[in-house]
Amino acid sequence: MGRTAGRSPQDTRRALLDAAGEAIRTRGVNATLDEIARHAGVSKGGLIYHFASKDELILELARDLLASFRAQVENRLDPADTEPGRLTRAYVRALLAPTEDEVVARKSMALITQLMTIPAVAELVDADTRQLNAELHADGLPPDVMTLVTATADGVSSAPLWGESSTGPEIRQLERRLIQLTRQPGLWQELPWEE
Amino acid sequence: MGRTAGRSPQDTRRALLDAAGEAIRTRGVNATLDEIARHAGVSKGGLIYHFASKDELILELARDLLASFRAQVENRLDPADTEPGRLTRAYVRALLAPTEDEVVARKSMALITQLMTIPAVAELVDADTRQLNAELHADGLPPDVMTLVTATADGVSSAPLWGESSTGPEIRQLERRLIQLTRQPGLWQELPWEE
DNA sequence: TGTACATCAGTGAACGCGCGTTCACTGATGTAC
DNA sequence: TGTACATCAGTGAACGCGCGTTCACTGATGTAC
Repeated sequence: MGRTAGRSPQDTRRALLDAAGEAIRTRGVNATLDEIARHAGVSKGGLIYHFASKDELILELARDLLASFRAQVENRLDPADTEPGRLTRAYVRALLAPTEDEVVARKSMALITQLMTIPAVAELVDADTRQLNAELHADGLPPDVMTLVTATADGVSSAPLWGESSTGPEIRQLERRLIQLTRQPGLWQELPWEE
Repeated sequence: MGRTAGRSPQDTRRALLDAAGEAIRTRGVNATLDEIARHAGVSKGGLIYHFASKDELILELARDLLASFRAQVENRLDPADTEPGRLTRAYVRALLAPTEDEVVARKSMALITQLMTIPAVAELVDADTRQLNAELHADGLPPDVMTLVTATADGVSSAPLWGESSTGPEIRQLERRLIQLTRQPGLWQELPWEE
């Protein structure tokens, strides 16, 4: 243990990442290292011991957020569900039926937009998105239905960025319907579309 | 006219806003005044003559972007269309069928996320969003269909934030179908939804 | 078991520089007489 | 028509300070003997 007994360095590191997320979410990327460090109960020097520079802190934060979002989706995978579209359903559930933690996670996706001004973060997000998208395309659904469903989920979950609520009964109904479409893609495809 | 003949102060102001957008889009809010000014062909002092501070520049930029997005939607209003859902259709068209200019405009919505760390900008965006949303709700469509259609449009248009393309034939097909749903909301509402 | 030493996990003062802001000054155009 | 003056639209040097980074130092724990 270091000078401040009572928590492990791992805990300090975590506290620093959390504080960084909180600070950047409200103050933007201009949030100062001093502010972040003090919120984590550590000095600026202590922060720099864990993360060599501000850019590195931010990069680690981005990694952390992407991993936690991925984890949220995977937690929503139904083990009993082996039908086509199971990942898409998990994706919809994660984005439309957030728990307490997931509300934070969603705000964090907004946060990531802030972080993308650092090129290394942009690359990271890009690769991560491509990967998830490839998996969604390989999820066994007709592409048009998959695109509809995931785009809608994306749209609902991006609403809080602009200040909307995006919970409530109408969203629950939308969630149920989107999930049903993934189970019966024909419902959508066989509507009497003109041309 | 001022010292540099050949363009009006209005033109200089516009050039400064454009340069600010371009710079912030790539470099983030840390883009320097000097950089912005030089890109607009003016000195840092010249910038400050038009915008008293960096915050004011950013606030004006936000105002400009919101107004131009609003204009894009209104340009898509079909004068011959007096049916319910006409604003929703314009919204879908603006978000899914971007022209050259609208691609820029959409990137600019990403940009606005950056700007929202300034409280005055956050208020502005919030008010603007609320207003547009109220108009969409008053557009004469059943709420569930309106929500589906606009959320999907939002989702598609937020994709480029994460590095996806979001053009191509499947998006055109989605656009046609969303618009058709606004014309025949019953298609969606009367699907055999469970419960 | 006690002692010496290394290492880990920090502290906090000092540095330096990038960048927003201020300010004195300027050249072109407009206006009064 | 010429002259004086005001104003507009800037320039560019200087300032100052916030903030990221460096650095010397420190106190607790682990390890060798």
